Amino acid sequence: MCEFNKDRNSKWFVDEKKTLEKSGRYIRLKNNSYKTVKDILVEYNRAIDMVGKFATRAKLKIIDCTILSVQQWNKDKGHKDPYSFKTEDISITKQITYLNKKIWCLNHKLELNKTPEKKNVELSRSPKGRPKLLGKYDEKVVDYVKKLRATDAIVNKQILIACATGISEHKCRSMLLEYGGHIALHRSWAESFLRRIGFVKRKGTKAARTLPINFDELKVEFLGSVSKIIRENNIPEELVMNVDRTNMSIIPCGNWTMEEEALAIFDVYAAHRVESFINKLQKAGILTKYVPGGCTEELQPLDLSGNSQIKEEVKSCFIAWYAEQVDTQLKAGKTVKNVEINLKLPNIKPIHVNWIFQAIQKVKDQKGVIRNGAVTAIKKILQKKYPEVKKVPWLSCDICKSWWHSACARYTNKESQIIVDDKIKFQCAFCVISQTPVIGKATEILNKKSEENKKEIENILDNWSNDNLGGKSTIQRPRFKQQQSLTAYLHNIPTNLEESFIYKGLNEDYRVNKVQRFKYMDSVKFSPVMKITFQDLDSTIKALKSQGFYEPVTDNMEKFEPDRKAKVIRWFNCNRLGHITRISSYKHTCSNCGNEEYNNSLCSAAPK
DNA sequence: AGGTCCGAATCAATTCTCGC
DNA sequence: GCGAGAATTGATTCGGACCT
Repeated sequence: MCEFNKDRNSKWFVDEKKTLEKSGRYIRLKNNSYKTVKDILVEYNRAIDMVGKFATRAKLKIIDCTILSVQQWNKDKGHKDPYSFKTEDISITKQITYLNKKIWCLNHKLELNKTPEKKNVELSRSPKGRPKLLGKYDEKVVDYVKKLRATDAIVNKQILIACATGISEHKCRSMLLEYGGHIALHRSWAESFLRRIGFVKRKGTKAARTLPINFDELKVEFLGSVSKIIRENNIPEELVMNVDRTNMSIIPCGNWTMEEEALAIFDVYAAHRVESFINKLQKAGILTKYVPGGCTEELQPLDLSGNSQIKEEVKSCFIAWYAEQVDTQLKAGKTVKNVEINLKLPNIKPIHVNWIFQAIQKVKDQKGVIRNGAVTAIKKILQKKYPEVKKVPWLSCDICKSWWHSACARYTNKESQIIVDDKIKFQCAFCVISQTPVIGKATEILNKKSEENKKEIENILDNWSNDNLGGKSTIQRPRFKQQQSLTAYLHNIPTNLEESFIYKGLNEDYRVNKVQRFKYMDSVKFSPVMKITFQDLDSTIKALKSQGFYEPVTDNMEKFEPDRKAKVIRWFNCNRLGHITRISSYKHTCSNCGNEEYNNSLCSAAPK
C-alpha cells in the first residue's frame, strides 16, 4: 500500500524538517518531479520478485494510492494559510495518478502470470504398501521398459529381468543375490512388475516384407544380365544352378572317425528315417534305434533331460549378456532412457552360437543328466501305472534306503526339495526310532526286565537324567568329521547356562579343552548348541559313549545339520505307519485284531 | 511330461487409524 | 507416544488350462 511515509530516508514529498521547524505539524512538498515515483516502482518490482521466488502459491495485489490534499492536511492542523499549498496539491495529484496507473499495470501483469489455482492439492507422503523390490531403482527400470515399447522393441520377462539386472549391477550391485545381497529377480517378479505398470500381453508381429520401390527395374536388369551371361558364354541349361543354404541337421552325416560301434537313438521324425541317412550312419559304424511312435515324450532321453537344460543355460547366458550390455552403456555415461541394445539377428546370431557351445559344455560336465532322463522315463511309466504316486516327491532314507513320500515323512514338497537339493540327511521314522540314544536306552531298560536287574535299571535311569544340562540335552559327534575328531556337540542346552558353567561341570569327568556356545547368524541370539573340544581322544569317546553315542551313518555330509525329528504318522483307516489318506490304497483294517475290512466297534479282541 | 501363462489366493511389509 | 489392528499394495505361490 502506498501511503505518505514519515520515514526520514523516504524520497517521497514530505519535508519533515521544515514543517517541524515551524509547527511540528505541517507538511509541504519538497520534490516536484516523478523521480520518486520511479523509485517506489523499483521497490514494488523487487517485492514481486521476492514473492515469486519464495512464495510461489501466494496471491499478490498492490493497493493503489489515495489522493491526499496538502491544503486539507495543513488546514486540519491549524495552518494560517492552507490555501497557499494549492500548487503543491495539483502537483501531488498528478504524481499519485501516475503512480496509480503504474500500480494498475503491475496488478494486471500479476493477474496474467498467476498460475491456475489448484483444487484438492495433495501433500507428499510416504508410499503405502509393500516396498518395491528394487526400491528407488524401480523407476529407472520402468523408464527403460516404457522406452523400449515406445521404440517398438520386444518387452518380455527375460528382457525385463536382464535389463533390471543390468541397471542394478550398475547402480548398486551389492543388493543382488549374486553379489551377496538379498535380491533375486525371478520370473514371478517380472510378471508382477509388468502387471503393476499396466502392461498386457500382445501377439508379437513382424514387419511385413516390402519389395524395393524400384523392384521392376531391378528385376529387368537382373534377368537381363543372367540371360546375357548364358548367351555370351554358351552355358547349357542343365549347368545353370541355383545355390542356396538351408537349415542343417544337428547330427553330422559324414567324416566321422569313430573306431568302435556306437548307438544313436532317434525319434520317428521322418527325416531320421530316410534310407540314405541310415546308410551313412551304418557306414560310420553307428547303430540306430528308434523310439516307438507316440512314445517320444516318454522315452526320448534328450527330451527328458538335456534339451531343457541346454535351453535353460542358453537363456541364462542371454540374461547375463543383456545385463552386461545395459551396465556397460550406463557406465559409459548413457541415461537409462538412452540405452540401446542391438537384438537384430546379424548381431545376435554369432553371440548365440557361443552361448550354445557354452551351454553344451556345461551340461556335458553334468554327468547325471542323461541318466536322470532315463530315470524320469521310468518314473513316468510307473506313474502311469500307479497314479497315486503322481506328483509326490520321494525321499530316500539314508540308513535303510527305503523310499518315503514326502507327505508320509511329514515334509512339505518344498521342504523335501530342500532336503534333496542340499543333500540333507534324511532318516525315516523307523530308523530314527531304532537309532536314537533315547530309544536305545529304553530298549536296554526293557531288556533288563527281570527282577535281579532292577538295581541296574535304576542306575541307568539315574545316570541318564542329567539335571545340570537339562533333561533333554544330548551329546553328538559331528557327522561330517572323521572318527578321530576331538570335537563334539551338545544339543538342547538351555541358553541361560554359561560356557564357563558347562566347562566346569564337564571337566569333573572329562578332560575338556574348550566349550563354545553357538549363536544364530541372523539374530545373534544364543543357540541351544554348544561345541566342545576335548583334550584327547579318550575323553571324547568316553563322553560320547556316556550319552549313548551312535556310529555315524554317513560320511559324506558337507555341512552340519541338527537331527531332524521324523514325525511318525499312522493312517486311521489302514492303521499302517507312514501313510496319509491321499496316498494310501490299503483297505480299512481293524485296529484291534488287524483284520482287513473289519469294523472296530464289532471286534471284541484285545488290542494288539 | 514339461513349459508357459493367467488369475486367485496368500504372504509380506509398510502406513494409517484409533484408543489409551 | 505407543501399540494393536485395519488398510493398502507389492511379491510370491499355487492350481488349472493350454500347447507341443
